[in-house]
Amino acid sequence: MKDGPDIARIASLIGEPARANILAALMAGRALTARECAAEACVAASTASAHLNQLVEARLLVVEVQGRHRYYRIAGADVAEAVEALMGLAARIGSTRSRPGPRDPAMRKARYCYDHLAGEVATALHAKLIADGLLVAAADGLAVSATGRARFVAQGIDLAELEARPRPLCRSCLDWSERRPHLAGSLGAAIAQLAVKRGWCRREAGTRAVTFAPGGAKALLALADGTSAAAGPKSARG
Amino acid sequence: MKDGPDIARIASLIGEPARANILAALMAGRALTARECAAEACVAASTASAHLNQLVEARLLVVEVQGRHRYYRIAGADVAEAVEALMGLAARIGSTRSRPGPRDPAMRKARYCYDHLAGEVATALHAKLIADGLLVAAADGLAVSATGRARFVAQGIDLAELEARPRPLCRSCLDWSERRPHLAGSLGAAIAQLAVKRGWCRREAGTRAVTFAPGGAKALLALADGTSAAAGPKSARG
DNA sequence: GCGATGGTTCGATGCGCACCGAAGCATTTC
DNA sequence: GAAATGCTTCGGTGCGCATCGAACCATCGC
Repeated sequence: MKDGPDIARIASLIGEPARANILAALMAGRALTARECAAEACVAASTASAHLNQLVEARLLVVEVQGRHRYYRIAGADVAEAVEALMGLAARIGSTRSRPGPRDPAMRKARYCYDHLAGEVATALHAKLIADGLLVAAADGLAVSATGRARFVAQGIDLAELEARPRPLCRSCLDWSERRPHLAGSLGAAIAQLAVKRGWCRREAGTRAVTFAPGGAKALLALADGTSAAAGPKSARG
Repeated sequence: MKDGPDIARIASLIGEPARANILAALMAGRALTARECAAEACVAASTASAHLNQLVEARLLVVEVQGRHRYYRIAGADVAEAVEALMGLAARIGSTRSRPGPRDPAMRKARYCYDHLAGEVATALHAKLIADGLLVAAADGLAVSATGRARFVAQGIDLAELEARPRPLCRSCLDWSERRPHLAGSLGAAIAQLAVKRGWCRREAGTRAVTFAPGGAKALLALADGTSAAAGPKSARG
């Protein structure tokens, strides 16, 4: 008796090294061209093309054509969740790279997980949002309290607009490096955007790792207790 | 730049059909002999032996030798989590079996997910435990409230003993069929055992699907509001 | 319009690995 | 002790699929 959905196909698609590298690179949440994907996978353009076709056909990736450029990105949060779960498992059983890259500590500190923040800073924020009563348990996992609602709106996050979309507002995403949840969902994504917009942190090219400005992590955490100024340390209103 | 743990190896192990079938069968939380694993995978004993060795070496499975029998089981909750995440993704993108088995509705209703309950009944319980204040949000995801503590203890669940172990007490596990969380962790496992012990539900051979006795689901849900009698519908105190 | 660039398709190649039956080892049963 | 049973190891086989360069198509820039 073979119970449940057939995981073999999905896992075998993810389990090929070139495709795994493409997916990992796309976990930064940005779209990459076919050429960039080929570089991430260290294969010829023709090989990447075949791999990308498979991933698109399997609905793990979506492609957007702009002239002669094709931009690929992860199809949705559920794909990211599965990849993150596999990363957690791989990290725990020791399937790490033979030679840890220089950015591993940076990845653990803070990184993009698809479209929201992950790592030490993000899990600390998640914990604080709960401890300070902005997020509460709900049937779907987590919900924003009235206190939280006021706080997020005051920071310029349009909750009503987020809620109007089919995507869940709050979702716990088990962090592979911290082994506890960070905040995903549309709210998690909005907070990540806010942090970048405020200049608390910035993204770097070619990696998921995120760099926090001096005082940036503190400012992000201050979201929870309401001491976060609407203007960031650099008054980056643009 | 190749960021994060290397998921290719894990995924490729899971992505081979025979191994995927073995893992799926073991998600019922029971140990299977090598012979039984071979039957689940529909391969020769020698082929299964090679596959099982790979899974054990990769620490996805553990094996216990009893005389001439070798019992294999899933190595831990993190493996189950990754498999469940892949199942969720596979279910959503349509990689279901060509011919849905007769037990698919039963699987959706209630099934074992490793060592705790999943499906409609389990997610309803999770929601009710939260709505009734027995579970609350915490930094690690979920925690038992004082009210919940008293309730579970009254039902014979030794929380102190569970907490003395390294395994998390409460963990949200995103249910592949319901798309919202059911309760995992050592508490989730204890509740599953309680339900079986009380005769509210029973496990069936050869499948993860769980069958609830008449009134059994209601009794399980009544855990949350304290109307669940210490004796089940069949006074199954054994 | 031409050359450069991005990307796809095609065809040939070769490697990896799942497969099986046979043989062998270990344990159990009578 | 012999036969049955569970399981592993071995060796040969063949299929699947990732790979690349060449050819081709589409778009962009001058």
